[in-house]
Amino acid sequence: MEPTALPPPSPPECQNCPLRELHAFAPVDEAELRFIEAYRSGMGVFEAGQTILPEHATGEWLYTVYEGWAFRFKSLSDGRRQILNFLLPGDFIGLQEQFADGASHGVEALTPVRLCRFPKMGLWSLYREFPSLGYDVTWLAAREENIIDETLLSVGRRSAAERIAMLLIHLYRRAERLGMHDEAGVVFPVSQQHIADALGLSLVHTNKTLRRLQKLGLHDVADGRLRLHNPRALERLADYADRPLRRIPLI
Amino acid sequence: MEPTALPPPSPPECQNCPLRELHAFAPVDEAELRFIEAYRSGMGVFEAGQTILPEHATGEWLYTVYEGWAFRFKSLSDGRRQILNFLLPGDFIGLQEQFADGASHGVEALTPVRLCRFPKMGLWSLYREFPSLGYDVTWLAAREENIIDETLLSVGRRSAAERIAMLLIHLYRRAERLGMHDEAGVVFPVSQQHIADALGLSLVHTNKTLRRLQKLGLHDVADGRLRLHNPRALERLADYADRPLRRIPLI
DNA sequence: CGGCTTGTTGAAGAGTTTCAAGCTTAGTGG
DNA sequence: CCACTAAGCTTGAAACTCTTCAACAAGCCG
Repeated sequence: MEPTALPPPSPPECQNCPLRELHAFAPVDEAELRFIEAYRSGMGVFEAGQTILPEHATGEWLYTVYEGWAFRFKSLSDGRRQILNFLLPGDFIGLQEQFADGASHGVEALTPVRLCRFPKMGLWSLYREFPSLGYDVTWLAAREENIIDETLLSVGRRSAAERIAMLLIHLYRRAERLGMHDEAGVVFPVSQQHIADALGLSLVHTNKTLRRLQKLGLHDVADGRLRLHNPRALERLADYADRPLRRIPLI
Repeated sequence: MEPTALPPPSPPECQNCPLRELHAFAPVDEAELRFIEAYRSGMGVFEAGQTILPEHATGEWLYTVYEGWAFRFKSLSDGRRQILNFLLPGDFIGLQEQFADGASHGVEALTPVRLCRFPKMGLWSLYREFPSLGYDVTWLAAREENIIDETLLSVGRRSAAERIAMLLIHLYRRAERLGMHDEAGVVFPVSQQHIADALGLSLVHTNKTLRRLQKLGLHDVADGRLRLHNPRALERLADYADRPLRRIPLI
């Protein structure tokens, strides 16, 4: 645990934000960056498993994931839970709730997570003073909706094996794009229970299907890493089309 | 087909838009209304069953549903189809696609549909000149995502009967709020095949489940109308919580 | 009338869930 | 250092929900 091995404890200025150096994110101009810097109100820090946003309460903050993994979820009163999507660095948290009629979903940390925090109250002034950033917020909302659309297609129409293939490719690509990979594959802190909850499957069936794909040599999960040994076969199975990706706005 | 029985063929001015008289929609100020009026570029008219937005092409228009029902969908290359959500008057079409990496979903008319048309190109100037309208667009996007979140919970975790109960209540409330009802119930132009496609079920099982709920006296579909005979029981079955609804922005 | 779409029903089969148990690993405290 | 615990993963078997196949009925339109 040498402190130097950790990312900077709290990036003092958005100008120096290491996320912005990633090609995945679209550049912003000076003035926008200064506004974001001023809008930001410190950081939030959460342990793995902690609740970032309770499912049935409305908070006063919006967040951007700075580091770590989290997920959004909804559940039924008898405890059945559905993971809606996974949140990685750069993802914005709280938008749906901001505009929802009452509470809408919960957010939970999957790993230790650090977040840049923004007061909900300031969102309107963001639109007013920097319409371009308002445009970006909409962009982020639409991007997330696209991801959920794809998941809904999976859960509604794909078989268990197809769903799992889809999820593995999807998360692999997202993590890879953020530079969260090395020779051993991409970082993958997702348990089988989480996969089951995200895909509308039971834990047992998820395990068996995952095992089957692994034995077929398609992929491999070990030590919190995911490796795709045969991405083509996975893509074919999932009916997945790799598209050139635009750079994502980062608030 | 007497012309007088139809709503005005094309509302000449947004100021006189009958939709705006509904309590469901939030009021806008004079200047905003004038901007919307100027931004609007005529109407689109589609027959039932026609494609409003092809699944694999990007158009140049955004739309607001003025009259009729439509739905968004995605499909797999072997033809399996998932309906993502239903579109009713006031719903905005094209946002996800505007920000998607390539094509994302298709939109099809369920009934004869009329749409107010807006050029995609002008969206940015909407944000720049009327940030409040930009804010409203984000609102609409977030609202739609909330609806899809709920559907994902349904398809992932609810049983067939629970899903159907959920969908019936949801669509009933939406249509009712838009004044699309009378003594015989709300307008309901959705076939069993559509219900099946929206809920990730087979047509046969949808039919049998629908029939079962009907025989239990929970609801009734006849002549393109939906009636809820026992809304409470349906709500209990679906684990649905009725919430006070905010007024929706209308672009 | 014939053809098409939508709804209806029975029966067989498949995919997935549930139940139950054991295994591995990492952590904890005696 | 080792017993103990907790969390995650693994596996077999039985049960069930839902799908598929197949056929027919009802309504609508040319």
